[in-house]
Order: sequence, then structure tokens, then C-alpha cells
Amino acid sequence: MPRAGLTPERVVREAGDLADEGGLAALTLSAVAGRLGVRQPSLYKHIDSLDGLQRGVSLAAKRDLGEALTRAAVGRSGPDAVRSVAAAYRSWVLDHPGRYAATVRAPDPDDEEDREVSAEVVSVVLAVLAAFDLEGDQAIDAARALRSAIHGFVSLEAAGGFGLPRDVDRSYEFLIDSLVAGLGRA
Amino acid sequence: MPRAGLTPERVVREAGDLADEGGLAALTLSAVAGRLGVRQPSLYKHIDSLDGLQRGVSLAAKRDLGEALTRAAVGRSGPDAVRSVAAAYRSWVLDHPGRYAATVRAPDPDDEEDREVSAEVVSVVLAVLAAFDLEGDQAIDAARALRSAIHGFVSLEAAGGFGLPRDVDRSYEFLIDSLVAGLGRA
DNA sequence: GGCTTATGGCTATAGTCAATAGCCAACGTC
DNA sequence: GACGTTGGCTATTGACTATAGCCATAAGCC
Repeated sequence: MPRAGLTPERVVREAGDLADEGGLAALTLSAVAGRLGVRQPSLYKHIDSLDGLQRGVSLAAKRDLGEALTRAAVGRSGPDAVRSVAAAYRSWVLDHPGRYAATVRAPDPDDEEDREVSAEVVSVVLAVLAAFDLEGDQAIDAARALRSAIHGFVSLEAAGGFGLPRDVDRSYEFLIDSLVAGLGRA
Repeated sequence: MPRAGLTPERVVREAGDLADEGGLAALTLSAVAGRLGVRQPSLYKHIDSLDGLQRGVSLAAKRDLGEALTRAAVGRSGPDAVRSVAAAYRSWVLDHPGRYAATVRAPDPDDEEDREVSAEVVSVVLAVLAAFDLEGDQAIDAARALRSAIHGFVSLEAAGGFGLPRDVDRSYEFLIDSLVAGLGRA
């Protein structure tokens, strides 16, 4: 038996690709193994469980999303930065629907690594709102609001939830612009 | 064998209860059958498939949510109506997390019945925004924005996505108030 | 009441999953 | 080149969806 040269990283990457192509439900160990040219039980040499694999996909996705958001934020501030980050968020999700779905699963509250990468995403959102002169709790509220709006929109969009024939790009701009206009004037 | 007196409605209701108690993942035919005092294959006399059962749970949930929103809207208008509907939406979801999760699954685009009950929810949102003098596409944009914001917030909340120790009720109020303030000023 | 038919339970079973046990060849180390 | 570790493998278990086919109950009809 020649070795396939697997690593946890390769398995996680392939699992992410599979999820993006066929939805999170298509992420089965058999399917991942098939893609890697290996039998299903062999994966257990590299992962703990299906749950662990999904966690791996989720962590990698959050890291990647966080980097994309950071890139979108550099050199910008205020409403401009918010719009840029929001656009980057949505476009990342549309490119990686399955990986994004993996990030949504409720994490174990004392999963330190997960908290860390999640905090990074939140920190970009907080940083981008810094120019709005919100203090203390209001800054947290605003970050939650922006995250909620973006997450809600892209989730509904990904689930095919927008039935009416209205341009989705414009609706997204409207949402972000409205929220930006409303922050601090509530 | 005494008959258990099942109906599709009872099966769907029990399935919804199960989903609310243990999460959508806990919704298995064996578990539903166990609750109804019946063997798993017997359910197939009342439902088509697990997928069909989930669709049933989703439709019933959307109907129930729609009614709750309608009740919250009557006799109110403007920002007051928006806040009332938003509060009703969130509280319904917190009461029925599993049923709500069932509604999120991407429906078949030509499922007429699903389109109908989904449209009812959207129509409440549109009605509640009527006082904001938005015309044509802007009304659709605003409805999408409000739905996205609410859905995003409650989804993140249900998934345990708000780590920081800030009161969640107040963050929700902030979100809705900010959006209301921003509508029309974008 | 008795006959017929449709219906709603049941057992048995196939097929797909995740997961574990235990085997053996390939590789690294000395 | 021998040795231990590692990364594949087959076989198997148990949970799940789903189907096939049985039979008692309930409903309708004379």
C-alpha cells in the first residue's frame, strides 16, 4: 500500500472544498476519503471525528475570513471602511458557502482556539467602527448590530431567501448604508 | 395492535417539539416515533420522508411565526410597529429554536405552499414599513434590511455567538433603533 | 350482524453513515 | 539491515433512513 501522504491540513482543506461545492450536508467522511483516494477509516489517523473535522473547517474558515476582512479594512476608515469590510464579508461568503456554514455551528464555550479566531473577526468589526465615536457598551452594541446585519443578509441570500426580483447587490448596499446612517442617531 | 391515532399534524407537532428541545439535529424518525409510542416505520403512513417531515415542521413554524408577527403589528404603526414586530420575532425564535432552524433550510424554489407562507412573513414586515414612505425598490430593500438584521441577530444569539458580557436585550434594541433611524437617511 | 375493503400498525431487511478493532506494509532511525 | 512508529487497510458494530410485505383494526355497505 503506497502512502497517500495525508496531513490534517490536507484533510481539512479537502473537506472545506467539498462543503463549498455540495453544501455542508455533503461533508461526509466517505466523500472526503474518496476525494483523497483513501478509504474512510483511514481518515481517523488524521482527525478525531466528523465533529472534529467540522471544527477544523470552521477554524480555518474563520481565520481566512478574518484575513480577508483585515485586508479590506487597511487604509480606510469610517463609513468607507465599514462598506469595504461588509463587501469583503459578503463576497467571501458567496465564494465559500459551505465553509461559512461550518463557522455558524455553536462552538464549545471553552474552546480556546475557537474563541481566539472568532475574536479576531469581531476585532476587525470593532476597529472599523472606531471612527464612529461610540463608547463602551455602545461600541459592543454597534459591532453586534453590524455583524448581525451582515450575517443575516448573507445567510438569507445563501439560503435563497430573497424571492422578489430586486437586485440583491443594491439591497445589500441599502442595508449597510442605512445602518451606518443610523449608528449613533438611534 | 391498538391504533395510536396518529395524524400528519400530530407527527409534525411532535417533531417540532423535539427539535425545540434538542436542536434540529435531534429530529430523527426514531425519536419522533418513540415519543408517539410507535415504531419508526409506522411514521411513513403519515409522512413521506424525513425531508418531508422537516418541510412540514418548517411550514407550520412559518405559519405560527407569521401569526405572532401579525398580532404584534395590529394597532401600531411606524417605529413603534417595527419595534413590536422585531421583539415578537425574537421572542418567538427564542421560544422555538428548533422550529426556527427548520425554517432556515433552503426551500425548493417551486414549492408553492412554502412560497405562500414565506410571503406572509415578508408581507408583515412590508406592512410595518409602510409608514416610512419608501417607494418601490426601496420598500423591498428596507424589508430585506429589517429581515436580515433580525434574522442575523437571533441566529447569532441562538448559536451562542455573542461572547462579550453585554446585555443582549439592549444590543437588540440598539440594532433595531439604529436601523429604524437609518431607514430613509441612507 | 356479517362481509369487504382500506388503513395503520407491525417485523424484517437493505443501504448509508460514523466509529472502533486489529492487521500489516511502508518509512525513519540507528 | 533490524526495529519501532506510523499510515494505510479490512472487518465489524450500531444508528439512521427507507422499503417490502404482513395482519389486525376500523369503516362502509348490504
